Amino acid sequence: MESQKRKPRADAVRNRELLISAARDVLKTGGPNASLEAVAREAGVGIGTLYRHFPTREALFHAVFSRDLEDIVVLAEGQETAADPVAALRSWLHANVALVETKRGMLGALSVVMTPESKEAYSGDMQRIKAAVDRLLERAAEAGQIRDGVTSEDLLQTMYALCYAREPGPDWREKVLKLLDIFLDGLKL
Amino acid sequence: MESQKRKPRADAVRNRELLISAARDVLKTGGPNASLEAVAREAGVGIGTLYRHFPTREALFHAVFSRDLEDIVVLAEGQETAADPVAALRSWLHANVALVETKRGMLGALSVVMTPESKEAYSGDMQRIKAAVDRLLERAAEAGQIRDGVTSEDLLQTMYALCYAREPGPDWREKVLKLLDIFLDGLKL
DNA sequence: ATATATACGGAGGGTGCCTCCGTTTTGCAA
DNA sequence: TTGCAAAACGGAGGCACCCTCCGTATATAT
Repeated sequence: MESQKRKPRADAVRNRELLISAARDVLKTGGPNASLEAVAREAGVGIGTLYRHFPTREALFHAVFSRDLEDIVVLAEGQETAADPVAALRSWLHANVALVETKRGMLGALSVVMTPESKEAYSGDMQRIKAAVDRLLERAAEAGQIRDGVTSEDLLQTMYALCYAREPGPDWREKVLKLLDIFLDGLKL
Repeated sequence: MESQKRKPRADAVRNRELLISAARDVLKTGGPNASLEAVAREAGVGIGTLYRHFPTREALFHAVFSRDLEDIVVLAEGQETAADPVAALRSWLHANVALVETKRGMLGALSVVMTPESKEAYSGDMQRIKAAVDRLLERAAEAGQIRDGVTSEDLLQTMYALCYAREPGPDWREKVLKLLDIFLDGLKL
C-alpha cells in the first residue's frame, strides 16, 4: 500500500469545523436557501475555502446534519426491542418530529436531504435509518398490526412532508402530530 | 359615485396577459424559484413592467393559477351532492392530484400558495375551496363515517405536502395516491 | 531550514432581485 | 384633429448571491 499520507493540515481541519458550526447557525434562521457567503463570513473564512471543503450546498448540509441523523438512527435502533411495534413506530416518529422542531431551520433544510440528487451523498446515514425503520415496520406487519406493502421510505417521506407543510408556529407540533397520527391510524389493520 | 374612470390602457391589458402566459411557461420548468427576469424576457416586456403589474412573486403566481384554482373549486362543488361523502372526498382528492400532475411546475409553485404571507392574496379562491371541502367533511362526519375535528386546512395541507414530497417521476402519481389513501383510511371511523 | 504539497482568500464575471425615474404611449376632451 | 395629462413603459443602477480560478501563504516532512 502506498498509503504514505501526509497528516491533514491543522488549519484545514479547524476551518472545516468552523464552517459546519457557522452553517448550523445560518441554516437555523435562513432555511435551505440561506446564503453560503453568509456562512463563510460567519465562519471567518473566505468563500473559496467554503467551496473547497463543500463543493455543493448539499455537501455542506450533509456535514451539518450527519450528527443529527445519527441521533435519529440511535433512536430507531433503540425501539427495535419494544413490546408493541406500532407504539414503537409512533414513539419514534414523535421523537423525530420533536427533534425537527428543536432544529427549526433543519425543517426546511431537511427537504434537501430527500431530493434524488443528494440520495447518494446521504446513502450512508439514510441506509441505516431505513434499515432500522424497515425492521420496525416488518415487526408490526408480522404481528398483523399494520398493512404491509408500506416501506420505510413511504413513512419517512410522509413524516417529512407533514413537517415541511407547515410553517413553524405556536401550534406547529400539535398539528403535525395530529396529521401524523391520522396517517398511522390509516396504516393499521 | 365618482366612478369617472378612464378605460384601462390597451397596452397594459395586453402586457398583463403576455406576462401571465410567459409566467405559466417559465414556472412549468423552473419551479417556484424561477427567475422573474426570465419571465419578463419571455414576455418581451421590461422587468419594470412585470413588477408594476405584479408587485410580488406571489401576486404573479396567483394570477397564473387562479384559473386552475377555479377548476378545483368547481370540482369540489360538483361533489357536494354525491351519495357517499367519503367517496366524494376521495374522488375529489384524486382529481386534484391528477390536476397537479398535469401542471408539473405547479407542483412546486403551489407550495407558495400555502404560506402564510400569501394567504391573504389567495383568500378569495382559497375561501371557496375551503368552504366546499369543509362541507364535504361535515357531511361525512355527520354520516358518522369519519372522525370530526379535521378541517379542510388539515386535509389540503396534507394533500399538498404529499404531492410536494416527491419529485415528479414515473411512479409519482401512484405513490402519492397510495399515501393519500392511507391518510384517508386513518380518517375513517 | 527548505521544499513542496495543501490550503487560503477574494477578485471577477455572471445572474437575479427590486426600485426609481426619464421617456413613451394612450385615452379623452376640446 | 390636436393637445395634454394620466398611465404605462423600459432598463439602468445598486445590491446580494453564486461559483471559479489562481496568485499567495503556510503547515508538514525531510
